[in-house]
Amino acid sequence: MTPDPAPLDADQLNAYFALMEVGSLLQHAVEQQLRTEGDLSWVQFQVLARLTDAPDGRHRMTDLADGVVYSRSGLTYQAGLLEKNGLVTRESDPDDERAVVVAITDAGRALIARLLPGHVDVVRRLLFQPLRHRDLDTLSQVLGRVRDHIRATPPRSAKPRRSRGPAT
Amino acid sequence: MTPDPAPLDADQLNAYFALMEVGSLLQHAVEQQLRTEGDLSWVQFQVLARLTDAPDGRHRMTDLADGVVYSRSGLTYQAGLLEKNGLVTRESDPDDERAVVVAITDAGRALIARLLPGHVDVVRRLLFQPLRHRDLDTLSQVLGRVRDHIRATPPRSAKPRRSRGPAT
DNA sequence: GCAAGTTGCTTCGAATTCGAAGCATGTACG
DNA sequence: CGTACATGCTTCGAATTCGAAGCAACTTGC
Repeated sequence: MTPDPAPLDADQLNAYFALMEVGSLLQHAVEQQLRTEGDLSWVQFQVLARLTDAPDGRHRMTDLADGVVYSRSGLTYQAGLLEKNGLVTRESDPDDERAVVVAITDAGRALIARLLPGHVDVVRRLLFQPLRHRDLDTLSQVLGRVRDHIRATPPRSAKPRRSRGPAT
Repeated sequence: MTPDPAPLDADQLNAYFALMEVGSLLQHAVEQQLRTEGDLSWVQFQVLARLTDAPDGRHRMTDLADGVVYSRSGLTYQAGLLEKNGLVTRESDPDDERAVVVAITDAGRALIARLLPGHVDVVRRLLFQPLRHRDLDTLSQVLGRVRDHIRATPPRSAKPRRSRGPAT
C-alpha cells in the first residue's frame, strides 16, 4: 500500500555503509599518524582533546566514557596509561567522593599541541580535500543533527522502569 | 592575509568529530542488536553482508579484510569463528593455491535474512529519522565521494619504492 | 538516622585485536 | 630452470576490550 517503506532501503543502506566505511578508514589512517608521531591511540587522543576543550581541563570519568563512546572499564584502563605517562592526573572529586576527576597536565597539553597540526593535516587530506565548501557545511550540519538525535534517544530497551505496582 | 586556511579548522574539526562520533554511536547501537538477536559481531555481520552481495557469494580473504577495514590476522580469526558456526566455508582457490576463498552457506544467508529487518530498523531509527530525504541524498553522495577518495589515496608513506638506482 | 536502591569507579576473566614472524605459492627476469 | 622478490594466509605473543561482579559513597523516603 504505502509505496514508501520498502523501496528506500537500498539507498539508505548505501549511505549507512558509506558512513561506517569512511569512519573506519579515517580512524585507521589517523591512528597511524598518532601512533608514529606521538605514541597515542585514537581513544587517548580523543580523551586529551576533550580535556583540552574543557574550560578547566577536567572531566569526570563517566562523562569522558560517554563522550568518547567507550566502556567504563576500558576508560579506567586508558586513564591509567595516560596517567602513567604523565599526561593526565586523577583525583577524587571533593563534591562527590565516588567520582574521579581527570585533569590534563601541561605535558598533556604540550603533546596535543604538538600532534594537532599533523592530525588536522591527515584529516584535511583524506576527508576535506574532495569536498566543496558547501558540502562541508551540509555534512557538518546533518551529522550534528544526527549526533544529537542519537544522544537523545534512549537505548531502545530503556531501564526496566521498576514500577512500584506488582504487575511485572 | 588569506582569510581562508586558518579560520576553517574549527568548522572542519566539528564536522570531523561529529562524523566519528556518529560512527561510534551507530556501531555501538547496532552491535547490541546483532548480538542479542543473532549473536553476531559487527565485523561478522559486515563479512556476511559482503558475501551476500557478491554475485557468487564468495570472496578472497584479503579482499574481505580490505573491504571491511580489518587486519589480515583479525579476519583469519573471525573467519574461523564463522566457519565453526557453519555460516561460511573456506577452501583454497584453484586458480591461486595461496589464496583462500570464503563462501557463505545457506545457514549464513538465512541468518542475515533473519537479522536484516531489525538491523535496518535500528539504523533507520537512529540515522535516518532525523533526516529529510534531501539530506539523505547529499549525505550518501558526499560520503561516497570521500570513501572513493580515501580508498584511492595511497597510505601516505607509500611503499619504499625500491628504486633500482643506488640513491636510496 | 537508616534501609533500600542508585551511581561511579575499579578489578577480574575471557574474548578479541593487531603486527611481526613464518610458510607456501606465484611472478619476473636472466 | 633458478634466483630474488612479491603476495596470501596463518600462527604467535602482547596489548586491549568489554561485561559482570565488587565496593564505596550518595540519595530517598520514612
